[in-house]
Amino acid sequence: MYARVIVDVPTRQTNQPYTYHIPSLFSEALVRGMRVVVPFGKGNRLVQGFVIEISDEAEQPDKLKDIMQIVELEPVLNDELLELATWVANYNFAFRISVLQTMLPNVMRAKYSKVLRLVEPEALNDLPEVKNLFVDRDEVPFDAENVDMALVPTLLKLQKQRVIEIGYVVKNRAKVKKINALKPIKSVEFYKNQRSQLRPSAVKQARLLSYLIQSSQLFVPVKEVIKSYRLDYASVKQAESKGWLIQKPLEAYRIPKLSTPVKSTQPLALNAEQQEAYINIANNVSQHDTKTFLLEGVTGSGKTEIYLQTIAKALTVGQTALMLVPEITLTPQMVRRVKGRFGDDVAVMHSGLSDGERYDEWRRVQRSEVHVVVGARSAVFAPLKNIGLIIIDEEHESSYKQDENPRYHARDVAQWRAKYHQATLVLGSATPSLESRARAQKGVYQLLTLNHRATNSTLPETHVVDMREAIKQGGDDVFSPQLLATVKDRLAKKEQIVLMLNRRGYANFLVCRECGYTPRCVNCDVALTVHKDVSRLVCHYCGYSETIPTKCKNCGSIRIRQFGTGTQKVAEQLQQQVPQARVLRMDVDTTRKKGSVDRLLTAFGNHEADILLGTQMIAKGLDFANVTLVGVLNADTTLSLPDFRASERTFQLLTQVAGRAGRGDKSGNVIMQTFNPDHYAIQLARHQDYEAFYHQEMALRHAWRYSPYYFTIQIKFAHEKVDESAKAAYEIANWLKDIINNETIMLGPATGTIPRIKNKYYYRLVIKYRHDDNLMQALASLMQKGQQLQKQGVTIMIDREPINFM
DNA sequence: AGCACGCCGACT
DNA sequence: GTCGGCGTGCTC
Repeated sequence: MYARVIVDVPTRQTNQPYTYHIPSLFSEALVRGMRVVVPFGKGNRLVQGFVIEISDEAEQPDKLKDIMQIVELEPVLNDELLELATWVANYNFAFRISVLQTMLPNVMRAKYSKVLRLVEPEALNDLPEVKNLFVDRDEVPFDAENVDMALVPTLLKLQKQRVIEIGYVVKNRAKVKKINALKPIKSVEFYKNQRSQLRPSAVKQARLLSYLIQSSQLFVPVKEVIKSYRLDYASVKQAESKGWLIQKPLEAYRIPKLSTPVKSTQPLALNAEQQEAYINIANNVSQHDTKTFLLEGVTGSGKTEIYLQTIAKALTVGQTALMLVPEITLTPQMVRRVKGRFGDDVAVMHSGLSDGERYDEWRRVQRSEVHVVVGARSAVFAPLKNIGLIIIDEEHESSYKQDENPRYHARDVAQWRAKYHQATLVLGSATPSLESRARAQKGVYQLLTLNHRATNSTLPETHVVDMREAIKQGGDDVFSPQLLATVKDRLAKKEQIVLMLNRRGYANFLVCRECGYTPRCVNCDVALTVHKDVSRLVCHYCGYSETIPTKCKNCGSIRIRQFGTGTQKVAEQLQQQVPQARVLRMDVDTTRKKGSVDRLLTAFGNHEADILLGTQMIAKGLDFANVTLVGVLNADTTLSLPDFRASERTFQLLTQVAGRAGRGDKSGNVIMQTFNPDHYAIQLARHQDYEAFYHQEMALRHAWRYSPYYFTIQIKFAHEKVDESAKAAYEIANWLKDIINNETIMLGPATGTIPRIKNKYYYRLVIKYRHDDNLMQALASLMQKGQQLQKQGVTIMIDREPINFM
């Protein structure tokens, strides 16, 4: 028997299955979807691989190597996911191994290391340095920590002489958590008898016996028994040695917990609009029909309740449901709502979990122990079987597109899985992406709209403040007099305020007031960002950092000052302007620790603070009835991004954040400060007029031949030398020029928006096309081995429907 | 990726 | 005449 294996070597040349012989020892156990360890390459180093197929024939059977080990007894990927992996890899021009890895929790990724083994100890007598490595052991880890790298040539020589050998170790980091459990093994009579004979002072033994008498005869965690019967480990251990009970380690799940317990909830009554949307989706779920709905509902229109009730519908017809939420750590409120409705039947999957928690949640899904999965982007690969419903909340969010390899879009993957399972796909948003909205317009998706807020609260009244005027009137560049006055008014009324600082495309950097010099990263062509908390200048692209200089490096002037505004600085200013206000800051710095988002939001919900000041992350999903004012300090910074979606992003962000106001009984206000008060994205966000924005933006996209009228592909080239990178870009561009059809448009080659990142120079090519099979084939061939167009050393990255144009 | 082979310049 | 520099090519 032979197995086709995708090996863990992510390169173009190895992006194909390799055939291995299955030793008879494994032939019974091995099935497709399992992970194995195989020897690979001349040195027979060991790598992990995925078995994608098993067959009884092979081309040159006598030349094949043996599979060394099976990693686990159960396959980790089923047929659906194996098929999906192939599709995702091809569709996104990614390596198959990278996609297979993405489908599994991080801990299941193999770690590789090497060891030195001593074969002939006597031969080392003249080589004390080498001999010293092996003091009373014959195997040492072969890495920089244990072995002086100057010894490497000697060691390689010794390897050739077979005095030592180099071994390969494949480590599996996935650990199953075990907890001790106990079970009675004697009769009730026996225990009663024992209890009657106890010394009166043996209270713990007596309590333990009472437990054993009424026990369910099953294994129960020792910790629980100790807690509820006020025992200690010593008493349990003693009982075990007396033969009263047995102990055994039991597999336990690490289930992520929220900061406060989840309250169970019942379905809410739906209003007429919600009911209409619910019936459409629910009927489709019962019919097992592949169909996509676009649920377009203004902020606060009760989309979540529809999600929950349609999930319940899927469960009642015996199917499972998958719900995707953008960057779920940012919305513990959402997790709370889903867990509140479906309790333990929910698995949560997102980056905020520990490795162990993520692994365990994955296993609960894999073993079909839960029927509902809520998670961020990568949860779209959750091993749910029999899916009836997939929901993508805030479908327009760019975080659904992975910005590194494999560059898949969760929406595309969801579409594929919905088709496979004949499931219903629901895309929900207050501000759908133009792509989805256009498909709904064409009838590819069914459009369901919610025009009213569920609680009958009205949409907030919105004002746009022209910062140019505000500054003329004596305001500073952070707070206009209008905003400050309204903040003070709300504080007086004991109402709460959300302030958003739009940080995208905007950072705090140093500028010399004398000569204009700005400290830049030594590896990348970007200005360094000031991080006051660690008193350093940090590069946001590569992580390089240096101390904050007191003098300008260029002219020596001491007038080197910070430019731009961070939440820290705004918080300080806020404290000066309104000292009575209690301010909560929410940004990457204050939310780095696990569970801190949940804690911050819970505190704000309990009115432990008056003002929530944060970055983009506060725009989504927050639902606080007492918030009556939302201020956007700089509405327009996202407009200046070098991206054709800049207006769309700005509109969506502003509409979302404005929706945080007036969700309770009290009406809300929104104040947007901007230097571009007349821009259509700002004006239309002010009126929460999605339809008008859609039509205006579509006209522009049509004129400029961008998505959704044209598809986009970006090819990036990176090399340490500018010339090499440029040369590769021009060669590929010339090659493609003759292949693509005449409707296809190629832009560039041009340098990246940031020409140098991590000491690599970037060139890029943007291709806009409608239908172009030749182009697709050409790009696919770039992924194949033997494609001679690329110079070695030049990294080529193909990005389908790129989100970031960098 | 990572390993070996092979072809050239600098040394015992 | 050999050692080791790194460019090139292959891995079932």
